[in-house]
Amino acid sequence: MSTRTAQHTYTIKEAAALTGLPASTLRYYESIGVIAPVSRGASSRHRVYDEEDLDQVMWVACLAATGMSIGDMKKYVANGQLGPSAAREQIELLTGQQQRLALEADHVALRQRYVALKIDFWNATDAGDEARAELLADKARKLADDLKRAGKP
Amino acid sequence: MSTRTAQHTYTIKEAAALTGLPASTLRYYESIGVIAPVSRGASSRHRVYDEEDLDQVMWVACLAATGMSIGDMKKYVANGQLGPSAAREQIELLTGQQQRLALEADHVALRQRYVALKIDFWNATDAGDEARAELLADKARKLADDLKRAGKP
DNA sequence: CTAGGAACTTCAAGTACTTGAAGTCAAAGG
DNA sequence: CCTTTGACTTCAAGTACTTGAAGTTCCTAG
Repeated sequence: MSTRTAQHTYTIKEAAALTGLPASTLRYYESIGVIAPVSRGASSRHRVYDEEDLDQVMWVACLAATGMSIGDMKKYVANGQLGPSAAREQIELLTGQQQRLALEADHVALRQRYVALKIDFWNATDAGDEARAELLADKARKLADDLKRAGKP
Repeated sequence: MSTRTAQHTYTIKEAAALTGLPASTLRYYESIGVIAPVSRGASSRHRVYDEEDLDQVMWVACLAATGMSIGDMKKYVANGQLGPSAAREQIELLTGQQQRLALEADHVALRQRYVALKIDFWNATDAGDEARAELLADKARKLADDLKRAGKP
């Protein structure tokens, strides 16, 4: 029995809705070769996405969501098509991504502390508590000092 | 204006870390007039941010984070909406920023889990453990769904 | 069948940064 | 004192989309 039964197809708008990427980005990714050329309608020139296309686009959407660059996405997709033999390079790419994310997490935590301190500061100012406002302003300055020192061991 | 002397100053790197905008973006915003020219060091030509500058940059960072366009931010500045303002307004703006940062922290954590899982997957593939690879691929797929949902609200 | 509108197409230009090159300045080590 | 290291500077070019214009094509309704 053939597994190649008539599959469902999708318009670019449907593909966009299902993957979360705008249609313009789908066309752009195809134009620069991040995703393979999508087949077109017999009479029209409209893109027609099959299930396989959609899987590929979904995969690329996930990579883009991790903040991966276009260049790395191209490599990653190329390696994926080459099979498990490229596991080493996949691990390298992802380890780099892991390090970027760890840094990003640290930076977000720092900003959270700063913003929390600033909110306290303005609350104290609003309440006319000059002493507390001054104390919190000083803490914010010290946070910046820690930041300066953090870069060097 | 405060009669307090501006005791503490910040480098562009510190201002970037505290507001979450890259140093390159700070320079860019200044060059196109979204933020006022920042004073420079006496001998060096390096930018020196005081507390007031930092509050202003923080405000712009909040506006940018809400998705406001450059053009609208410029208008906002031109209308005198930006600058020394009431405490309550600052608190409102910063509370919004706090909520966005909490979301951002969640998203980064989710991405970290996704990438870690993918690394495990490729390690399993590299080691020839197909059963584990398939298990991890399935887990990653489920996590990718969460990741896709997280990017939207 | 045919008119109208929504949705698709390409391509060029615009947006909002980002990166790289080349140079300046300033504290730290020899 | 000198040199190296590194953070900062400007400016031009690059990146990753996004939008707009102008022209098909699909679909639905009269």
